[in-house]
Amino acid sequence: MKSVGILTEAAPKQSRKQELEQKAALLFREKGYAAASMRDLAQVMGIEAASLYSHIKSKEELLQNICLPLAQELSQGLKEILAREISAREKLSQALGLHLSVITRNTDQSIVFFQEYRHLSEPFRSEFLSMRKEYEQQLMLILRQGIRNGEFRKTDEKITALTLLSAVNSTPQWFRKETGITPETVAGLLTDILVNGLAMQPIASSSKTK
Amino acid sequence: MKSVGILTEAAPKQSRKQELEQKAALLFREKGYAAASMRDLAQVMGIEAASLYSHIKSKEELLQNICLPLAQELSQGLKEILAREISAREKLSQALGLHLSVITRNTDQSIVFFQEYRHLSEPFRSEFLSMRKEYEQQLMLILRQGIRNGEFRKTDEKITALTLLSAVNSTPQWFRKETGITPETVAGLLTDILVNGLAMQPIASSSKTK
DNA sequence: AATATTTGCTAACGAATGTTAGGTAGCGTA
DNA sequence: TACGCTACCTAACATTCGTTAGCAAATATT
Repeated sequence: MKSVGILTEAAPKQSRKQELEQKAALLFREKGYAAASMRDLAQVMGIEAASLYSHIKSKEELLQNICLPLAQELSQGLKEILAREISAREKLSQALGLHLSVITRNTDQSIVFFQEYRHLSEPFRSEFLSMRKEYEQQLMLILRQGIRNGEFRKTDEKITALTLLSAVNSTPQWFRKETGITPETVAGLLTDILVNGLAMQPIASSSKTK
Repeated sequence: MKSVGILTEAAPKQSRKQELEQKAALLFREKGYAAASMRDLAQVMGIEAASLYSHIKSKEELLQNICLPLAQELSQGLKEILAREISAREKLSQALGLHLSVITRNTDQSIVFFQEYRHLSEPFRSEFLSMRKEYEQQLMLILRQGIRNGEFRKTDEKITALTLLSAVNSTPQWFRKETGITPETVAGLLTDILVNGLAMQPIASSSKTK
């Protein structure tokens, strides 16, 4: 290892494997998990395909290591926000902000996470799906609370939650760190659009309840 | 052939091939294009894999026949709306309505269209991407017009357009025809959410310009 | 200096992939 | 009855796939 003094601890040992996972995320993002071959990945790494197995146990292990940490970070974050004693509007804002912060900091991983999870083998795939379902339902909970409060207009909670999610989940597709725009700016813009809408004014007040 | 009188023309010959393309769309949706094998497809059709080639030239021809008609229908529809002399708000509403109408009537095809286009081989893939770019830019045009008019609030047109698109493009993921909810209802709900926002009132009028 | 770990190699495996060749049974039309 | 077309079959092909075995060199640890 390199540049570790006394008390060699926790730090080293990764590096090469992490580089592999990062390159794998980019490759899976670009070609899709199924269409990306281990020989493709080896080429990106500058080694032979068989050599990859010095670092990993299988191709799917890569997918798991890309998806699962992201899933947990999102899941745990939302759970914490849900517990706070703040308005629904504030909860939604924080939830979208955190969500965007996580996925814009991990664009390649997020895209793989959203699009390739189905190639996880069986215990993991189901686990992933139930985590997602829980996540969606917690978001619906925030919406329901806001509607009951009178903070939000009366909408179909499920459709609204799914629409919000897919709107924010698409950001990794166009977000680039190099352009200078920060995750926080994106979060602000998107939250504003989704919460306040596009229209200049809500047209004819509240006559259209149905 | 069946039920063709004199002047046997253009009509027949499809049927089985159309069934194939429909089943292929469902299969590609569920497993992804790359992970769905011709043997999988054959099994769904109840025949042997080699027999598929009595109907098609290649696996990719299936993907093309799923993606391209959809792309053209969407593209042409938006172009027509763009030419009408109506308010930006009305244009946006009609654009989202048409878009949703097309994709909710073809849920399997739409999901394949959105997620698997990258597996098209080269002339087609680039063609697809430029059509999408044009589509996005036309949507931005509507937004820009609305912002200039004062119909819409001042937002980043590009981000807003992409966010709107991804919001509506996710509907095939949850939309089911059997539940009785119509594409028009969905269009109404989503347009309302996106245009008018979630909030009960636009909070503090127009002090926050930046 | 001896040892263990990391990182890579070549060669090869069995399985699965898309696809072609060549044939056949059934059916509608002439 | 003969013909042509549709829709399928079996057998097989070349290629690519993920992965394993066994080995070697460098690097880090003791």
